[in-house]
Amino acid sequence: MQRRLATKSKMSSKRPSAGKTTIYDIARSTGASPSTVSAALSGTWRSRRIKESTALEIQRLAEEQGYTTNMQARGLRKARSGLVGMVLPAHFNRFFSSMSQIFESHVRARGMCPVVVSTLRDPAEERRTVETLISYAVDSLFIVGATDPDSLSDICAAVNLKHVNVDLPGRKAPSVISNNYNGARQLTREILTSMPRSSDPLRAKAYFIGGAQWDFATAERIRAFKDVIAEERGENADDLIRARSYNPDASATDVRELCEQVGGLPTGLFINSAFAFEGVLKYFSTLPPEAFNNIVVGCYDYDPFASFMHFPVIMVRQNVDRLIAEAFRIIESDVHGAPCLQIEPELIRPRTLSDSPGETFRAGPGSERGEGSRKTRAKKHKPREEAR
Amino acid sequence: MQRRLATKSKMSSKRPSAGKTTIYDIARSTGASPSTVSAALSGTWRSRRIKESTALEIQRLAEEQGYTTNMQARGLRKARSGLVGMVLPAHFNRFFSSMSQIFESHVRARGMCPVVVSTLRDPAEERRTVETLISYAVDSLFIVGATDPDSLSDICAAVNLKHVNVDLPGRKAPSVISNNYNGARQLTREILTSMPRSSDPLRAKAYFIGGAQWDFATAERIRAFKDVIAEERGENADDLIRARSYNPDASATDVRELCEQVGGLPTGLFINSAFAFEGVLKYFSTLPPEAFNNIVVGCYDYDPFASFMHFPVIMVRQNVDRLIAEAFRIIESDVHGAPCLQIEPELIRPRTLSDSPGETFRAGPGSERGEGSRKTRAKKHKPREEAR
DNA sequence: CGCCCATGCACAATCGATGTAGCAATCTGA
DNA sequence: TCAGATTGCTACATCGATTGTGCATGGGCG
Repeated sequence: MQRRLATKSKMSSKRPSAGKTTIYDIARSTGASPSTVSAALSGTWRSRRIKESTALEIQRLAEEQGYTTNMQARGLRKARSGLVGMVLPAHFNRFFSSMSQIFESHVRARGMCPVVVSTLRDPAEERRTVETLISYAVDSLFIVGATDPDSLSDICAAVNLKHVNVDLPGRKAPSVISNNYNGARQLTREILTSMPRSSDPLRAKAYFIGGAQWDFATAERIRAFKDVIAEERGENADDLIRARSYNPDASATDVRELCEQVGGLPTGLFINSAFAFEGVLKYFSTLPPEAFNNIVVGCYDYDPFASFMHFPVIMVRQNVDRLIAEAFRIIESDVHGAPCLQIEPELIRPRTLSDSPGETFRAGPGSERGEGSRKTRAKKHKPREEAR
Repeated sequence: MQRRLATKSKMSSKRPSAGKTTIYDIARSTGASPSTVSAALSGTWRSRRIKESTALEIQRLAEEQGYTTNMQARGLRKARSGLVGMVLPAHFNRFFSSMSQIFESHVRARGMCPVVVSTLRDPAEERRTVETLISYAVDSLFIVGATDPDSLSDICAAVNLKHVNVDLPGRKAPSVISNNYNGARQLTREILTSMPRSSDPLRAKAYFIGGAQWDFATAERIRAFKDVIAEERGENADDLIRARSYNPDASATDVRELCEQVGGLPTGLFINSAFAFEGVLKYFSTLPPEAFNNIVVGCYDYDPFASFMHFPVIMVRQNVDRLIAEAFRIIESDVHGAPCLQIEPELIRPRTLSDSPGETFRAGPGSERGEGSRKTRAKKHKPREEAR
């Protein structure tokens, strides 16, 4: 202890009261040894046969002196950090930000600290970010919508890091995704049935806009779109698809070109994401109000405001609550291989405010801890999911 | 080193290749000492007089073996973590999620790691979160929209942690906020000028909905609202204000009661936030489409979709880019006292897509690093801000 | 030739918390 | 009464990286 004492006195001469108090400080003021203090404060004191009165006294003093554990030291020693990582494409998006929100509440319920980082769909950035999180020793990792989940899985596997893919599946780790095919089928059907009639054969069709062909989710939705068009209209939908990228500007261009080609707004539009929808709106803002009299838009994403547009907008809301809940279930059980759980999304008709995931945590302080109720409510929705 | 070697061999028998490689591993394979390896890898090798060839060789091997620094160990030793913290009310909101997005790009540009945590406007949760972040040794802290910034400042001050308030001012630390008064003045004026005429005296007024009276931002906006109503109409606006809380449901109730009271939708509504607007929409969804023919809504927040509602919506977009940029400037310079910088927001007319902050980082991979261009663009807006 | 300094690197202490091993004192039971 | 168990606590090594100090070696200079 001689060493410690010397150190501490040097410290205190350098930073009067700036440094946080440590177990050594508390050890000195209680007369106990640092290990006893550690035991008393980390909750292991019972199993380490520390007298209750000693433990309580130490806890009292620690509280009084405003002690908090130095997580870096603990993490270094225990080789875990209490951090749970999540990488996602972007924050500035209702789908992804609801992910972080719900993720956060789960993590906090477990007494850990969330670290959510976005990577802007840049594979290199994704890898760098995962490496950074690993260097902070995150205890597990949620990989949301990664462009290249498998290469991230490799990085994680190298350090034995438990991880799960969400929203986009990988082949090297368990995944929890939306049932994009079913969702898109429903959306396409609904668009077709609610599309206004048009005498113009080109405008009378439904078109698909946005997303990237290489993207699994987009591919699934396109497949569903084609299938439904074939079933209901007996047509081939190849020419009705414009899926270049997730970039809103690309979608703006796509929809402009589409309109020039068909000579006006088509009466039905399947927009592949809120991102794309924003791009489409950018083009829409150049059109006169009358242009929107005879259209119906479907958007594969949910946004309460988008649902109240000045034209009918059918939306698909992914069940973020369940996606995250299942992801946690997987992380916490030891799942082998790379199963893929599909969660059913929900169709939201125009001008509807669905119970957004926000409801759960915006209800008020403290309510976000109500894990039980959330799960219960989620179950009510559509309990059918399939592993493949 | 005897000790180390023994340890390592024990380790490797326990976890074959699972543990991350450390400087000790690299020391062994290069024949150098751990301190030399550390110097070579941390970039301090020049000042520590390590031969260039030695350093390069070590770096090569480290790269080859996939070494990455254990940030917990480094952090423990250096008493800093490379983490930059941010607490905000919620993720699931365009304003706040644009905050995190832009915050993140700034943090990454500095080679550090962002940790953004939401606290749902719960003062206790805010304090707990700040303490958690402190226990992870965040190097600085951005406090966004805290309900009680000063109590957080106290916690930070106790451990000498640099921090800055954003969006809501505090008296114990520097703050960067929007000029809510000016923004609300503009918005109120615009509502008054574009409000449709109504023969009904009650419906012909503009009403204020949402937000919490105790909240500084809300108070400022109410002050502006009252001032403008007084100036333009010579009326006292006290009875036109319904500001109970940020909870969307409260706003839903507020607007319902308001409508019952005035006998229909008033022709002008000042909605204090996107949160409140969502609540209002919830009520709106119960009304027939015709109800919206003669109204204009102003919302103190910007959302691209909300701008395209089926009735005119005037929005105010806060300059998140500048808010964050200035906050970083403050953190990085040594500002004394608690100055408060006000940034001008921007009025967005109905059915307009403003260049959202998203544009900057959604443009594509890598582009988010273009700090210079963003600042330049931000400067173009409204370079007038005042310290008080 | 011998002193001094620069060069290149290694040693060991250190950050704060954890946990195994073990010591001393008290208690138990035959 | 004394071996053996139990209780209550301390000592010390450890996690991985950083850094002040110091030891060799070799060159320059008088």
